[in-house]
Amino acid sequence: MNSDTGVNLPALRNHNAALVLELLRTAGEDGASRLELAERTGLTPQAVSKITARLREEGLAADAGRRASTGGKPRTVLRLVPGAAHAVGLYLDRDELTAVLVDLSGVVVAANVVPLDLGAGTEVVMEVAAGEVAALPSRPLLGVGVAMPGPLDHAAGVPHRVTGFPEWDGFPLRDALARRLGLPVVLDKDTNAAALSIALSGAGGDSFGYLHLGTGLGAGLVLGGAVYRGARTGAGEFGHQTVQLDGPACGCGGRGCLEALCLAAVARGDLDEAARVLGAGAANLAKLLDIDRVLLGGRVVTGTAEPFVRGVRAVLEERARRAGEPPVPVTLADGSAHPVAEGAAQLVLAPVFGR
Amino acid sequence: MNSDTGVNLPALRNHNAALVLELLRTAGEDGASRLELAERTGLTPQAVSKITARLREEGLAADAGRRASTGGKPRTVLRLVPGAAHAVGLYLDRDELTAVLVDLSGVVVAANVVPLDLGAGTEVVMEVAAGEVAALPSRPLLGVGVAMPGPLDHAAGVPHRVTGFPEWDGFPLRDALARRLGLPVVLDKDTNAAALSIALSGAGGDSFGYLHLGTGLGAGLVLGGAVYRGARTGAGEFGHQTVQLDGPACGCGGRGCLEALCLAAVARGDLDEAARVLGAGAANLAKLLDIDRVLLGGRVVTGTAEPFVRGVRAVLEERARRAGEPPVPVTLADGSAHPVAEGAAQLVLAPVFGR
DNA sequence: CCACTTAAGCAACGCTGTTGCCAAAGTGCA
DNA sequence: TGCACTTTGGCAACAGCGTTGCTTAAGTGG
Repeated sequence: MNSDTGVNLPALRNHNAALVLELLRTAGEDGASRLELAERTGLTPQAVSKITARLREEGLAADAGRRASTGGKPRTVLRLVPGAAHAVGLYLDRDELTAVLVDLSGVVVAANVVPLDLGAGTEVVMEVAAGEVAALPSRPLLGVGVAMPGPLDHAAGVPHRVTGFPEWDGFPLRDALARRLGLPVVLDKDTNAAALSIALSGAGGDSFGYLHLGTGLGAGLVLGGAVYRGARTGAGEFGHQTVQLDGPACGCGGRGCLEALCLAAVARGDLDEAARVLGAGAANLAKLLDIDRVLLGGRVVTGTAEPFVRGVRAVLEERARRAGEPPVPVTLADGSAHPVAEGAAQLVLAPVFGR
Repeated sequence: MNSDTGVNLPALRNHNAALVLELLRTAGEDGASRLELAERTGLTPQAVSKITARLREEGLAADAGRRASTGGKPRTVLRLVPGAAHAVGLYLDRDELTAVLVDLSGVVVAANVVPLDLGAGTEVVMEVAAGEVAALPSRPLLGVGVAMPGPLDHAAGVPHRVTGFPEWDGFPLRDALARRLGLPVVLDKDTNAAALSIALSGAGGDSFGYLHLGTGLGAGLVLGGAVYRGARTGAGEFGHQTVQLDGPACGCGGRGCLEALCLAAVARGDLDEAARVLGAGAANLAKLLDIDRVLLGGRVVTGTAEPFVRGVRAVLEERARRAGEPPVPVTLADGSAHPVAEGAAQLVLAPVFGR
């Protein structure tokens, strides 16, 4: 619930309903009983009964069997109805477009990947994007989430200068696509979309950093359960941190940037050194933000994951370990086939669950 | 408002009352009219009237004159009553103890600094601390905030291994002092307390990093208006980030740590180099978190501020500037005489204002 | 002096979660 | 098989929240 605005009864109702939906989403196939929901929300069982009755009336939740009795009336299990709503996620990458249709539970119902030249002009790309949305089966839709390489302004829905594609700088993508489709549209960075997807899957814990090593090196941060975007929605510029004062020059104008050192090692074929450098950046991140976990992704990492996971893990165990506590876990972010596009769709679904 | 718990009517009432109090606090001497409060909270004027009536009944707010008429009945101005409540802030530093008594508006009513040996044993220090609280004039107190050098567990109220003073590791400071005083006690790191003090003063904007250069180099982070502490309340370990791969060894076991390089330059008397190194770390921070501002403090900086502010500012202008936007401002954190102790007291006051 | 404007409170209201109570639906022992 | 007991969950009444509709208070300006 927004912390700097007043709250009235409809807002309160929405908040509690979203909270219950989120618990049902997390429970997944197992479902949850009214009393479990009451315990976890801190609300009274009667309040939960009223809320779940409304959710059932709206078709968002449904009965799903009963638990074993513990000596009395058995608990009735409730489950989210995944098909109650859908959202579309688009990933506009430099050379291809991925479109996925996702149901309320986050499961991909349909997916399509087509070649795309991000430099072909904004109008052409918008045309292709709108066509891909129209080609997906299910209706009605809650909205469309769009993920792109950063930097961009999430709040305004406007891309900044995408490296190599200056024509996108300042183009009002969100509003243009929303007008064309007649649907709500949300724009975010590819790394944030991937991080959101991980956050909702529960794989990252409450706070984590998702490090994406592809054409460049970026990060998506999830702090306290929510994607952290920063004051001007530009957070996550992880690749251009200085890890080698007066080191080799980087394309960004700086020296000793993590991205330059890491990608140079990859180009040399020295993956161990690339992982060691990446690990230094990950350790800086873990120490500054005290996160639960580090996740690795992106084309370079998924190609040959083992040396990266092993190398980063080693640095974190040595450098970011707090006395008496286990080291910060490092794992591969490999939960889904289209992590960025799915995360884009989740940008639309997340508010339904209060996230 | 906590985002993962249910909200009932009393919680809603508290939230809105805290919101109004926070606006009155921010308004300070100028006060605010009911309609201004309504506009800023999004609540109806009638709701604000009811809330302010309750606050006036409790003695937390009071009338304070009227605005000039704009053609009709002039607006009645409301103001926070600073003397309605007080809190104590304690700063347990390595060699001295600072105790301050602050009123609701954050103004220091009384202050006292006494020598202290943090290594004299937990019981002795607790005795001194309790004595200092008892010696302060005003009653009743909302509680006592305690700030110490980190690392520590804010949630549990237990210090970890303070460098040089192992006897504090695991000592249940918060509960021990709370029992002795019969008052609520909150424990936090000195850097977090200073950052909170800055946040409440409004000097840092919504998101900022406070960099503290004293015996060591630490940071207090304020993200989205709130102190960010991380999953295990260990966030802000800024000094041991790697900025020089394979650089000189640091006491922490790593190499090329920001703190080691920076303090070494200070020891050499090369303040420009110290500022340049510190600036590199600040730029890493600003890029990763997209903060509004960087603030500098701590004994070393306040001693000779100019080269540090100038040097860090130069690096940020060159390295952390986003296209088409002004650089991240760098300023000295010099708002108050006892920033850490005042922030410690604010740890107690902040919840009253919903922060 | 009076029409008009703006602020703020009173009263009634709708809706929230809570409380008190009761029916439903199991278990387990006699 | 019957009955006491446990546990779940809905019904009804309720207190209290912000909202709505309206009235009163307190100014300005012609």
